[in-house]
Amino acid sequence: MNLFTDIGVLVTDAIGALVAEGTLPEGLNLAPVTVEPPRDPAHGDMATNAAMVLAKPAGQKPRDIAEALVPKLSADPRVATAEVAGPGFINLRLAGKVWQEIARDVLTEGADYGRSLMGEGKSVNVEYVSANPTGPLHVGHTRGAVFGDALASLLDYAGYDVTREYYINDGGAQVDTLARSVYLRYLEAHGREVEFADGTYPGEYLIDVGAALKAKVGDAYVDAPEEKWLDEVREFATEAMMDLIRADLKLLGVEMDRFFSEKSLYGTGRIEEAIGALRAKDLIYRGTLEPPKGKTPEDWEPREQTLFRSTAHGDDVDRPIMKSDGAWTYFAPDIAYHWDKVGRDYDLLIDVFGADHGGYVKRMKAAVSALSDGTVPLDIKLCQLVKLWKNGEPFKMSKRAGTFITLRDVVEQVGPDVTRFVMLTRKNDAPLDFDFDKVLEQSKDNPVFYVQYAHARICSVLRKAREAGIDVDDPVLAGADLSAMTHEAELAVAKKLAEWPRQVEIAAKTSEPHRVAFYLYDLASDLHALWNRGNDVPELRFLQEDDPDTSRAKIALARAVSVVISAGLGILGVTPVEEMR
RNA sequence: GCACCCGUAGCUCAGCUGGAUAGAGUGUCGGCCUCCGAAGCCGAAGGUCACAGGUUCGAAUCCUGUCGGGUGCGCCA
Repeated sequence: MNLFTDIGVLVTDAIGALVAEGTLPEGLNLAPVTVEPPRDPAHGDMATNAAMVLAKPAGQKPRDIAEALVPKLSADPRVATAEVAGPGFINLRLAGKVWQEIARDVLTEGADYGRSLMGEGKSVNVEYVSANPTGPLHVGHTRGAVFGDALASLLDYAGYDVTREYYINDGGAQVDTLARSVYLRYLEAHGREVEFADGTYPGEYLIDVGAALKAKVGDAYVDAPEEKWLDEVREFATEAMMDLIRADLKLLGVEMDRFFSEKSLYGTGRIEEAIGALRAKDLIYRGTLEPPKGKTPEDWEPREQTLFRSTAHGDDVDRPIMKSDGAWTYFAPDIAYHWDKVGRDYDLLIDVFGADHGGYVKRMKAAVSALSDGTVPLDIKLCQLVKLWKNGEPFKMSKRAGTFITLRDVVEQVGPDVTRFVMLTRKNDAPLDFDFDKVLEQSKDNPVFYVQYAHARICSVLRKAREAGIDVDDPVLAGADLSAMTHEAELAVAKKLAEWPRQVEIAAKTSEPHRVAFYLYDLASDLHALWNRGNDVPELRFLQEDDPDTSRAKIALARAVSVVISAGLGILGVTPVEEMR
């Protein structure tokens, strides 16, 4: 149930009535008509722009249309007052009972209050993390993981059929490097002196992998030439890294539906098939690229390559798919991977990339557009970098210096809930400051604790009520007489609850889960404000001594808040707490 | 040079995909606990929405240009 869409229907019905009367012409486009909360609460509960957007097509003055609509709207029992304001807004004030019923709706529908049918069951594939299997996940991956996961949950809540997918880059040169690095650790496990040259991974996390390899194959590969061991070590090392990554993701509470291996595309004809599909559309050709203007690489020389005509689908230049030695570039398997996804008949594809991959957005979109003949939209969300702060100073990460902060470091220090919430307190395309000291601070400038605290306080009230012998189970509250809930401070909270389904839809429509985090903060703020009003005004306390009926009416509202907080945190992947410790 | 992202209060950031007098937090100043959890609340103060044009009933939001910051730019994935 979504009160805003309900009132939206009321408005369009009223317009329809005016059309039937001949006051307004037929065939008006009602799409631009909106019903939203006014910025200034003094203007009422809801405002519609109907009269203004219809003025031009109807050839009438906005205020005249508004005046005609007002009586139609006022006739509805939910509407207390309707008045024309400003350039032609119609401000609506709704009856107190409407807001009381919001609390009942929340209690009746539980975690499903706010769930939307907007997605109409359309299938969407969200690809995220997709880190190279060459080491543990670091902080940057953490943001992408949290964002992608929350986005997937959000879309699910908004009525989409969601698949969470991870693309394993196990087909390129970097896994050969991984294999060679593990081989060095393997030799080390046999007591050999080794040196990690440039282009190998010196990370200590490979020591165990080298030892495990020794345990598996003994000394079979010692002093053996690379071609004897490379394939098998690569396989072994990649498996080990994926185990590591899966464990990291689990620690963060991220669970993928599917892992897709890049390697599975090689030697199976699937890359050739995808490229063939493009070739059939005359989008593959041999050609020579111009050097980038203003910044010609020093070793630039004109070179004929096999190119994908991505400019035919909105890219700036055509892109090479094959190296001069005849091997595929990384882009070719990426095309094949997306070809596979297109073939799986999703209605929508979403890729979550790090901001450093911003340069690949256009070519990937071009590829999907070409492969699907424009039928499958690809939306690419970029996550900006995370700046780490420690002891009030920026913390520089460096692989060489060993000051390398992993996902595991973060989660083990601050916990998955705090990590996830903080990562979602910024828009995905804005840089994020992650301050180790601040995120652990338990005060209102830490939004995680602020929201959790509101939830815990409500749980506390419910405990107190039960101690006082008042039945406050959800079905009882949902059936309670709520007419004692009339104070404006209480109605303000109910109004905020009414916005939840609307915020879910906006967040889903824009693919911006951070909106959920901000909404929860606002809701918690209203709850805290109401709570403190109870200090001065005893009638506003949730628990009214010796008056179980009034208590239930007020506690119903509080409980409804905790239900929505819980549902919202669920989307973000954060566990609501019943007590602060 | 080109592409993408960003520019909003001293600082960190929201701003409902075009709505009315632009909002929070933090910092500064001043109030509130014999009271359901003060890990909280209330108030004051703080603005040329980078700049200049344009689109229209109406622009922080959309378009163009300029300035400033970030990220990328053919055999690395």
